Order: sequence, then C-alpha cells, then structure tokens
Amino acid sequence: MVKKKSMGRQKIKIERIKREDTRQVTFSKRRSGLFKKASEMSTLCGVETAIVVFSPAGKAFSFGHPSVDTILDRFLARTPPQDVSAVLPLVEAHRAANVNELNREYSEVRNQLEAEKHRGAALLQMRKVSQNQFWWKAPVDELGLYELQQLKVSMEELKKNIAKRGEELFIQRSSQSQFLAANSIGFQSQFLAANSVGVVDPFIAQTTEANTSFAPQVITPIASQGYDYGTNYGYGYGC
Amino acid sequence: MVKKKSMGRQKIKIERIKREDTRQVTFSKRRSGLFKKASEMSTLCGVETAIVVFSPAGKAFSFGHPSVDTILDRFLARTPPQDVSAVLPLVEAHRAANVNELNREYSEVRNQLEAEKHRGAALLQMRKVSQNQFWWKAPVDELGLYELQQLKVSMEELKKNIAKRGEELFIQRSSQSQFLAANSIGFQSQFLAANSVGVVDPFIAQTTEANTSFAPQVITPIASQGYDYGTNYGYGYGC
DNA sequence: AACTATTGATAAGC
DNA sequence: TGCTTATCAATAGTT
Repeated sequence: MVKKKSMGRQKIKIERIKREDTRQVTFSKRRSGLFKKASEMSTLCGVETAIVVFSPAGKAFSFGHPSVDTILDRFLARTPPQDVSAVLPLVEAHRAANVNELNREYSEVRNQLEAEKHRGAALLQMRKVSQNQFWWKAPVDELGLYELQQLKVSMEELKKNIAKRGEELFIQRSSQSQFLAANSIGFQSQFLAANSVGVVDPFIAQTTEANTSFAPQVITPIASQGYDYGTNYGYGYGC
Repeated sequence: MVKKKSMGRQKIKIERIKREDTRQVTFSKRRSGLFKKASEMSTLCGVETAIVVFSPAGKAFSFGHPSVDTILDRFLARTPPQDVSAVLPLVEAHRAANVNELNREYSEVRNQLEAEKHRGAALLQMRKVSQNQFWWKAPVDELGLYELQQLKVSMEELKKNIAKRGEELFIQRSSQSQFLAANSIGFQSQFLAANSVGVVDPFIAQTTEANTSFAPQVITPIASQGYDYGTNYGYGYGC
C-alpha cells in the first residue's frame, strides 16, 4: 500500500484565483516561469524581449534581455521631450483606446476559444469555418451520429425561426416593397415551401468596405544588430 | 508492429538555434506560448502585464493586458506632457506601429474577431451561442435579408452534405444500426425529406449597419489595492 | 499547419 | 518561499 504523496497537478480554469494566498503563490511561480520562457526564447531565437508586470499592489517586476530600458526606449521611441499627452488626447486617446480594446478582446476571445476546445470537435470545426465562410456552411463530414441528430432537431427549430423571421421582414417591408414586387417573391408560404430551393435573387448586399481596419502599415522603426546573448540576468532589488 | 510517427519532442540546449528556418518557427511558437502564459497569469493573478519583443529584423511584437501603452507609461513614469507639436508625429507613428504589430501578432484570433465584427451581430451572436448550444441553433432573429439569402444558398449546400454524410454513416453502421432504429431517424433520403429545409429567397441589398469601429474605451487606470507581494525584484542588466 | 512523443511547467500538499 | 510528485501543458522534430 502506497499512499500518494500528492494529487499532482490539477487542471484549472483560467479565471481570477479567488484565494489570495493561492493567487500569490501562483503569481510568483508563473512570473518566474514566464521570465524563464522569455529568457529561453531570447537566447534560442536571437530576439530582444522585455516584460513588465504590475501586481495589484502596484509593484513592478520586470525582465529584459538584454535590458528593459533599451527595449522599451526603442519601442516607444522615447524622445527627449517627455511631454506629449496634454493635447494629443483627441486623436490619440481614441487610438489608445482601440489598442486597449483590442487587447481586451484578444484575451476575451482567446479565452472563449480555449473554452470551446473542450466542447468537442464539432465546435472546433465550426470555429475554423467561421473564419472563412458563414457558419452554416460548416461541413458535415466531421459530424457523428449524435451531432447529426442534433442537427436534425435543430434544423426544425431553425426552420421555424426562419419562417418567422421571413414573415417579419416581409411585413416590415410590405409597405415599401418595390423590391419584393420586382422579384415576385414573398416570404409567406413560399418561404419554406418544401425542399425545392428557390433561386437566389440577384440582389446582393454590398459589403460595406468602409473597413475599419487600423491604419495601414507603418514600418516598424528600428533595428540594430549585434546582440549579446549572454543570459546575463540576476535578481536584485529596486534598481 | 507500430511504426512511430515521430521522435517526439527532444531536449534542446538553450542556445541560439543555428538553422534559420528552425529558429523562425521556434520563435513563432514560443512567442505565441509566451503571450499565452502572460495572458493566463494576468487573468489568474489579476496583474497587469506587458511584453515587447524585437526580432532581429527589427520587427516589434507586443502583448499587453490590459494594454501595452498603459503599462509601459506607468512603468516609465512618463510625466505629463506639454509640448505636442514636435513630438506628436513621432508618438503617433509609434502608436500606429504598435497597433500594426498588435494586428500582426494576434492575426489568427483577431481576424476572426474582425470578420465577426464586419459581419455584424449575426456572427457575434453565434459566438455567444456557441458557448451554450450547438451552432446551428443560432437564432435567426438577428439576421438581415442578406444573411438570410446566404443562408438559403448555404442550406442547399448543407443539405447535400448532410445527405451524403448521412448515407455514409448509414452504410457504415447498417450492420449494427439499433441506434438509428431506436431514434427513428433514417438518413438516407428521409432525413432531409422529413425536414424539408427549403429556404428562402431574400433579396435586397441591405446596408449592414455593422459599422465596425471599435468601441471607444477609456484607458484603464491602474488599480492598486489589496495585497502586497513581498518580493520586488527584477531581472535585467539595466537597473 | 497538423501530429506525437517527450520534455517542461506547475497545482497541490508539506 | 522551497521541495516533491503527479499531472497537465508546451513544443521539437517530422510529415
């Protein structure tokens, strides 16, 4: 009989750890692990890396290879005059907000994607598909019997929804329905009439290419070569 | 006898990888892993993290939770500015560059997000739905005419796929098909016939008002509260 | 980009 | 914190 000495590592959900002591321990461990990873990457790949972490208490922890300041200076292109924000806020703040928002959403989405991983192949598949086409174009090949059954049930539901929605739109537009007339198509019953699929009408929504992408590429400043890959870091206080 | 499909991961020495292609691949993988770790740590421990990486080519990659700038500004204790005209262009260009890098860095996930935004509420809704149910249960209410039109076309496709898949499974399991029988679901032709998923004929170009700008967002001020981590050290030459 | 055999990281428990 | 162990997660080498 052997009594296990520990339960070993357990899987955890990526969400704020409630217990304070545990949270602190985890922070310490992971921070260490993160810095180690950064160090390895820097050495292995010949890149320069800087990390800054602020604990809730406002304490700063940092890692830099070769040095935090060197990298941050480069990143921020910090120029002598250290004053900028009094006025640039207008256009600038908006952009900063975008970045902020972008980051937030990145985390959010990634967490969601992470969650989806555990929901089986069907959803994973969906995710891929959603990148290219509309979700309903998802290939059925990966679906198993159970999923197909679900699909069947859901299709019935969907059918009802579509019918309902179709009528809504129909009614909604009937008053000014030049298009409807022009196409001699009504939603009412035809909408779901049998399997026979009607022909798609030529009208197509213009993709508003009023795109919101961010500003076109701005070449990243910089460069400089000749690195020093001596993993030369150590612990120390306040600096 | 089973032939191993790969040697699996091998231990490596932490030193600059010589092969260019391998180094690049490793950089990509580890950078992704590093950012993920940072994201997890931020969430788990409620800390703010920023990472900046410069490739040898001078290309910048960054990660920030909640945002790189917020954190770096704080870290550098940048003082309130006054002289704008001279610096604005520089800073602006930088921000733009940063945004650009963000875009690159999160391309996979963000593209999806972007796509969803451009597509309006429908897909966003889908994303939510995917957390709970199966994608095909996505409500149709949010769909506009254009989407419905797409749906119609896609349903035809889907129908074919389902039929095909259904037959595959049918054949594949015909010998032990109690499952099918028990559920009174036949895939062959019945499957689709029974559901008669014929769809629509929407039309009309609809301006998807999915006007995709990012929601303005105030930069998250730094919180400071709670606990106090004892150790405050930093890696790096700098100091 | 996808796949595994491995190595590496780490949640628990002391 | 530091150590240990059992697991979980990341990833090197291949295809």
